[in-house]
Amino acid sequence: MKRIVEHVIAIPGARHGHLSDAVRERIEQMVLRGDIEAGERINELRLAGRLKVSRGPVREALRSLERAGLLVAIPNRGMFVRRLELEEALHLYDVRAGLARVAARLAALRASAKQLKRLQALFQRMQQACAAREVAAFNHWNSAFHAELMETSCNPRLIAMSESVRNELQLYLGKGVVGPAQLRKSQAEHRVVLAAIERGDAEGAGAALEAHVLSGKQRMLDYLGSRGEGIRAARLAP
Amino acid sequence: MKRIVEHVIAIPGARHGHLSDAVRERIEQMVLRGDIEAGERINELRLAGRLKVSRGPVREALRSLERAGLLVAIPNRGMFVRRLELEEALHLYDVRAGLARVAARLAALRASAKQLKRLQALFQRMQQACAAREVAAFNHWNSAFHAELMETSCNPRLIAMSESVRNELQLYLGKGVVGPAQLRKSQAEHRVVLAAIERGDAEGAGAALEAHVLSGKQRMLDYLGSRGEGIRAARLAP
DNA sequence: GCGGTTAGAATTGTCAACAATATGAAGCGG
DNA sequence: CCGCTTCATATTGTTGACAATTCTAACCGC
Repeated sequence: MKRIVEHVIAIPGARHGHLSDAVRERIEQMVLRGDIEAGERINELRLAGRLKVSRGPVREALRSLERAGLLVAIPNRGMFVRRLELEEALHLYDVRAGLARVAARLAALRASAKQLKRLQALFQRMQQACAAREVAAFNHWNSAFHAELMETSCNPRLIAMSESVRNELQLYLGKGVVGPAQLRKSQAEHRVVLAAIERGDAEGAGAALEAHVLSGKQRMLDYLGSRGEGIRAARLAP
Repeated sequence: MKRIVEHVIAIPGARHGHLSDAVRERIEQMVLRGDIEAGERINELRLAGRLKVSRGPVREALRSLERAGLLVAIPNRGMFVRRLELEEALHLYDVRAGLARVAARLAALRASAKQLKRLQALFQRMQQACAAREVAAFNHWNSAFHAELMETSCNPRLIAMSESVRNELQLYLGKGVVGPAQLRKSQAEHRVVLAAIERGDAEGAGAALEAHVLSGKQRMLDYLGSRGEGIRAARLAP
């Protein structure tokens, strides 16, 4: 199946920084939004034409995204949107869980009064969405909560890596696999995390957030199991 | 101070895969081996000349290394070898510790008999080096031990990220800061890790290896403190 | 002598053309 | 009808050249 018309979305002429950075951001968006589906090959010339730039910056951008794990390069064949196998997604969940533990631990140690208040406010938003069974709203505030928590860790490298892993995982499943049923459970886990942060319990917060991520991993497995997929690889889950 | 003669180390003509990959590996080596010192600017044209390639592949390689955190790009000024501040090194140690915990936990769960034997053998090598006060040998087997442990985790993404963080940290201090004095302490921590893995104690192994990394972080701080540097940022250590 | 200004050189950013390789279809023999 | 070969096409890999920007240093007025 092929689109007949290729939309041209040129990159603004006047800008700051590298052209390849703007290109990278565009392609990253396309990949994460699912405009280009997993496994699909990326045509340099066509992409360059759509963005109204040359192939040089495009190749640099693709190389960067390859290192980020969003694309894979096959010599003389080109760049492909990475197709994440279940096995790899599980591996990434484990990494994510480890990073989350560190983040929560640091957040509990370093949270300022203002940051704590923001976390509590976001928790309340989730609470409301949870009560109203509004999955979309819950996901939105959930993302904000996790982002704020990361910010609270005051560790830029940790934030960047978590974001990177999160992006890669998004390759596997377009959006979160949280059905209305698991909202309460997820929110209960958030409560434990927040409570630990509030009382400055670093280890508790770390363990709680790590458990929350691993719970999400299990949710994904259950979801796939209910669809009959990926049962083979389930043994990889600790 | 400038080198008068620039050694030409051309890249072999016949090879598999991308030319830019070979270039990237070369530059990565140069940076990690300290051939190009931190903060130094990288001249694309000269580098391309030394490697007997054009600037295109060089730029792609540099872009990849930028994403890996080894270089920083300043628009219209070029690429610089990243100068790691103490603060950032401490952040990276925290990330590394979190990844190490996950790795050890998984290793304890998944270690095969053969892998366990290899870990024990490497531990014995370290033991010998420790008794003989041979720092260089200890560092060598120490690296091998940690690498084998990572391998045992059976999580490729975790291994790659740990390696990446390790490389970045190497930017800060050329080699490990382990003096003969701390060999015994480090080895004692190894013993705890190995013992936990041997008895399949996942949480114990995770906690032990994390503690080991954080102990290394503290070692670095002590080392710097004894040289009068970086006392200002010491408050960042949890 | 010193600060600001301004050409010139050096370097990065971008592009378009050329070479090498893979893809796919047509033709051929079995 | 199926598999193999061959050739045309499309796409990636690489290069050198040109444009834009920054750095250097000589120059000028004070």
